[in-house]
Amino acid sequence: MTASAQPTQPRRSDATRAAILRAARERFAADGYERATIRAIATDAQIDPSMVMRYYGSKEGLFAAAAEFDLRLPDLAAVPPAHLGEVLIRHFLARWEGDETLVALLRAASTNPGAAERMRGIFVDQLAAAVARFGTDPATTARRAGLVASQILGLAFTRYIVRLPPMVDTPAEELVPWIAPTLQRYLTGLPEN
Amino acid sequence: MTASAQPTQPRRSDATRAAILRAARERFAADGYERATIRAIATDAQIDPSMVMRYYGSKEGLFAAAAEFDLRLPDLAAVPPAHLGEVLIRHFLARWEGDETLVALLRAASTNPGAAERMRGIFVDQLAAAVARFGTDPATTARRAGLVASQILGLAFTRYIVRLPPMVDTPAEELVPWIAPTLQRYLTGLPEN
DNA sequence: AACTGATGCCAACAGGTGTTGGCAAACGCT
DNA sequence: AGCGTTTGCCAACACCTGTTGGCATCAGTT
Repeated sequence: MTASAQPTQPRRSDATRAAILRAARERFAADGYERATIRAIATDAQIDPSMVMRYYGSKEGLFAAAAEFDLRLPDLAAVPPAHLGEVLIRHFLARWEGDETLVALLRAASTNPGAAERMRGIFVDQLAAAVARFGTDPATTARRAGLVASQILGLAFTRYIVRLPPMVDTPAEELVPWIAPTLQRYLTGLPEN
Repeated sequence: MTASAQPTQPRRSDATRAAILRAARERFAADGYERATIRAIATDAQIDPSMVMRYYGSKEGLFAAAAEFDLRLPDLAAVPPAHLGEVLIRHFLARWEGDETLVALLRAASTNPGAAERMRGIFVDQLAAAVARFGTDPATTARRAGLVASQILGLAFTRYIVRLPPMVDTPAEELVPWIAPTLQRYLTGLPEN
């Protein structure tokens, strides 16, 4: 299904397709799914709206293509167990500041069922798989991954979507010592009574 | 501005106004700001769409009225300092499960600037004010409140919006011992190096 | 009973939406 | 050069949106 299956020879319209995708990510990230119109995206990409339909079938199809995302989580089995939280939060912050796809996905997930589904896939499959790799009790893996997701997504939501002043003004480096222990406990700790 | 200012004598249309508000909260919570149409809300309330306009002026006005919300935070100065985290998470969970206004606000805040603004007001003013009440260093109050907001909103986002299975399936009572220590550290702890 | 204001509905407007079909130009191949 | 395919644009459709003005009906007052 994805483009990397076979080395299909490059099409002449690849530049257009890429421009559409780039504009789509920007608009979806800035405006959310419903406010981002195909016409606006096409204008940004300097092509006709009908091109978007031809190459991506529908608005849903365009979003699906634009929201393709890999967390690129490091192999947690290779990380010193005591540093898991810090490695994770650093990785996520870097991933988030460098790629607007996640913001687009986050914004859209609030109102678009497909986007929410995608988000679930990413944070259940990819994250839970990574958490499982360093050998916690399998019975608790899903919950630990969910808790980590809740803090990570909450950070992103307050920092990039709602833009709470204290979360926006604090540099990423200063957030690490606060968030890292939280993730560390979610991953390796026990609940407190 | 609010209705409780003066004992204005009850209008005959109060029932209609209330029905509109109830339907609006439901639709905004379920569909988000743009997908929730005035026509759908009016149908739910069993009145004509033009009534919504007459009583609330515009869609924005309706949302503003429907998203009025008070966190009703307890006086944190009266809480044993060691139990701050637990009291807070319990309060939020109860507040969230019992009133769909917060979910409506959360969904809408992703795409509607006015809703984001409102959310900022609630989680900066109300929460920060409560945090300030138990006498932390004023210089760190805003950041502590922001961190608490990030975990609270992340929990809500994963549980009520994205509906990550592990966060949906876990009963509220089992979440407390995981989240409480996080909030406790954000409120009274120091960052780790 | 007559009047005034509130309450409600209907019909319509103007604008924007995703989406479609057709047609011209450019390209790649034989 | 002649061919079929690809790339692109234009114009339009069908639908839905928030919003408005007018007209009937009802309640309360004089």
